Amino acid sequence: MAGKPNGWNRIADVTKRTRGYDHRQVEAHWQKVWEETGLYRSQVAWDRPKHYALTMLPYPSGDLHIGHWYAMTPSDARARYLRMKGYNVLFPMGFDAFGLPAENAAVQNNIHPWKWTYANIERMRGQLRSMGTMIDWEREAVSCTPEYYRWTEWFFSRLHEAGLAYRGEALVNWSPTLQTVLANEQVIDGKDERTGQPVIQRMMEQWFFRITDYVEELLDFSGLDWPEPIKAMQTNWIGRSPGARVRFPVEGAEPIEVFTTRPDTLHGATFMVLSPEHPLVDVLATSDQAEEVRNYRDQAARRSELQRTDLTREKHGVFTGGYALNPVTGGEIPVWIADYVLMSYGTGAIMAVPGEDTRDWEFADRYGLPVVHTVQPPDDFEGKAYEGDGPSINSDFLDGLYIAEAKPAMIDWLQTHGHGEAAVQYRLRDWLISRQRYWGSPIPVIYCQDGTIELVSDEDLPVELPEEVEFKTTGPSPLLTHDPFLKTTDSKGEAAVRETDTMDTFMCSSWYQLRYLSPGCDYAPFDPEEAAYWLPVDTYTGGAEHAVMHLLYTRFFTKALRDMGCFDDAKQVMSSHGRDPNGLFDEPMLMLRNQGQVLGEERRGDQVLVTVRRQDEDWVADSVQVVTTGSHPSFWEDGRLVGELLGRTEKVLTIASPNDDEDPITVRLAEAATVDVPSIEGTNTVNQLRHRIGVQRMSKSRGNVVNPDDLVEKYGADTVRTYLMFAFEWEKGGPWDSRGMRGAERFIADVWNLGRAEYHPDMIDEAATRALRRQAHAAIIKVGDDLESFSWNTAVAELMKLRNAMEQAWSARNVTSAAWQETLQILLLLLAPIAPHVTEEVWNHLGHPTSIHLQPWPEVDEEAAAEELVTMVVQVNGKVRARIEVPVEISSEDALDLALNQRNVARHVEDGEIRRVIDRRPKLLNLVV
RNA sequence: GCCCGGGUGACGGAAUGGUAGACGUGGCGGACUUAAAAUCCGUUGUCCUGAAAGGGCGUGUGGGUUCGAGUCCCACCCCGGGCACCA
Repeated sequence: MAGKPNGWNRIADVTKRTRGYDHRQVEAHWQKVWEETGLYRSQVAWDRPKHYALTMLPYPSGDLHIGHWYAMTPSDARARYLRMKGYNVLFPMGFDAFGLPAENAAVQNNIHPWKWTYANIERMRGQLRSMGTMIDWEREAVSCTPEYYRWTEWFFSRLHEAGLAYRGEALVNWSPTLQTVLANEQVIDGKDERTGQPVIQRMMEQWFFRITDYVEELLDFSGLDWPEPIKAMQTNWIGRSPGARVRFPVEGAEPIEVFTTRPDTLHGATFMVLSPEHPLVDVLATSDQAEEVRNYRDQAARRSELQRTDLTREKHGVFTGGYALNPVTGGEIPVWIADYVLMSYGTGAIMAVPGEDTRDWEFADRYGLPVVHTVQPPDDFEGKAYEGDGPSINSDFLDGLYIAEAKPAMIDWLQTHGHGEAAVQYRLRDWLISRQRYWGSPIPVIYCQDGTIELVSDEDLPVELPEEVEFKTTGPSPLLTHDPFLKTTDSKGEAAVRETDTMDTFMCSSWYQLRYLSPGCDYAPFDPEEAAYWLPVDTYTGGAEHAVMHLLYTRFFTKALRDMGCFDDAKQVMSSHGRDPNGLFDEPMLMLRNQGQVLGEERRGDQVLVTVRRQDEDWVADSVQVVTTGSHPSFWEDGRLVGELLGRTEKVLTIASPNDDEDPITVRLAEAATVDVPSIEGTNTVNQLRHRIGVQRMSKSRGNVVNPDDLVEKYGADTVRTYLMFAFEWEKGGPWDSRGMRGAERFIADVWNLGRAEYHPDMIDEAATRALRRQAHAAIIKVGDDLESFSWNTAVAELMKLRNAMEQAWSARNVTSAAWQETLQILLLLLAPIAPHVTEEVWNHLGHPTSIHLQPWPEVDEEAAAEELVTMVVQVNGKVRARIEVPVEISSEDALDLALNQRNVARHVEDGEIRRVIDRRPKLLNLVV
């Protein structure tokens, strides 16, 4: 070997480096073995600690995308790690299989939703298997099966009996596009959150769940280890405002009730504003104002919610002609209507305090209504309405009190005089669960001829969806016209009709974590024996986009189930095993973590050479040619333009200006323009030009989607898993980087090579041996901590470091065989949760008879992990001047001596005297001169 | 407007108040090869004309606390997300 470069005697035969590891064969082989041996079956075992790890179940859209991998593989790795740590781990999977896309597919492709959904599930099961997860498939649950939705219906019945499900008329969000109503949570800025299509407000009779009964408990997150932003978003959504209800007497009519968060400003209430839809408007409107009021009302009704809540719109309204009495001043104040007051919040009426409220001030200013300040603004205050704190003025008995004292004082006064009382207002409304669609769980209700409502009896559940229905156009639900489904009889044997609405699919996903425990259970939604052992979910992972939908609903659901006694049997079983059930059924998931989003990769556009000429105001191109960047730097002169193609729509090109700070240049292609793309043979068209794709969400239309199946085929699941765990800060996500994949690929190949390499030491160096062992044992701690705390990227980094150390030891051949073997085993065991296939393969190759995934997490040898030598940093006045290798237990004197003997330290010290020594041995010494 | 996150090399990202940039990608130089790919070795914040030694400057901006600040405090700027005529 002498004379050969150092690299030559690196691991075995270098040409085998990637050729040797056949991920296709290895991964398929072990997936088969694991399945055949039931490696990932999880069974109740009361003598072992349990861990229920869950990731949000996917919608069976047809293909697993990279986001699923990003969400699931780290959870899988963590579940595997906990298993090695001695936990009995449950890691189930299923499908959230009801929902509109299946119906749309039915219309478009003339295929029954059931078939479409099932084909997709089949496909996705295969894709999930290719990940190499430890999913226990015996626990799979699919929400669109009658075995599943039987119990979704059953829960509806329980909720109805408990008074938590009711039918009510309300202004609801109707989507003309989807032909169904939607919950408030599914509407963002007046548009459907999934399709972005506008929704309109409609009065309709619908089914609701009384989630508002649980507001206060839903605001309490104590005992939950959830991300702060999610808690904040839920708190925000619930929108708790403490304040007071105040009644303003009206002559000859019932009083107008308002809600206010500022009862302390009551003396400044100089007028009132009602929502145009307010029932008292007709009573109050005087005959001479009646027409104006009616006109305004009609106008408001025609406006969408979106227009009405447009903040930039000026505030308009009309006077009703009526007056109310300010209960505290006794003064007569005019009552107006305006659409900035919403019927759906509070009482649909407000007391207007222009002195302390900007909105009211704008309104008062516009219509010349009086303003009375009730809070003393600071001297330099120049605004209009003063919303800050200060002593009360013009407020009789409140004068001098600050807001915090004035509020309760006013509430006291209101209560004593019967004009109002303390009240709390919430933004959260009841959960609207009716959907006018076919592909959802039926609502087990029938309407009798006498107008009463009956629940379908439990024995007759499930109410099954009829299969022979036709989907012709996206119109009303086929259930509406399907007589065999529709026509039934009530409990008295009389003819009756079924409810044709189905349930919001969030109902299905509100309890799926329970169904996983015993998906085959046919006498209850879940087996109490299983529930007692596995519940609650210990760690839950998924996207933050479900913050105020799924995550709020499932919390409500769990609390309602608890109060209806659905967990009583499970609690009893739990107690009998000596586990205290107290508090374990209040929340569905104890720990929650959100992954970020994998975005599309940035792609450079082609460098194009364009010949341009001026035509009127525009630039017109006669030829476009793709050139290589190097040979044609960007320039623009003499009718020739070279630059990166930033974008293209039809025949209009956007080309980067050669001067970075100038706007891009827009060029229109002439009809007869020639296009030349040298890399593509034949005649080229504009469609073959590649424009820049920026970092943005992946979508098929943008063409920036990465397909996991292709990646698995090319690199193997282990590499994809490792890359996804390594590449980003998990909770943040980021743009895909196809080159970054190379690092993971090399790492996995290196591990395989290290496992195959036959190590023979040459000159054993005790220090090097100890150093390698130290690093291995330090890694046990580091990787374990990181996996526990969701810091996947640093865990992988630590393992890569260990790989590097082993490669160095290999080429130096200076560590003992025992240390080599020990380190290799540690590397494999620590990597096993992340890359389950390659580690199993090497483990097996090393002659171990049982799976690596049944091994315990390696024990740390504290003595080996302890450092002997450490780099001591010597600072002078806080600046690093030297680094010295010192023994860990160096004495104060020795440390100072060594430090002062450093030439560079001495140089910086000699000008002054050492006033102080900051002694942080053995890591740091700071000399203050 | 209010409430959360977040601003660190070319890029993804590391850093219990104590060596800023771990680990990876990419770049550059070299080895191997007819060549390419793969692989291996070295190098890679920036400035002080090149190298060494040494030093200055560097974690959005400006102040402060501290022997010492990416980290703590104050003010501000920018980016992302949520909420928003919510009374």
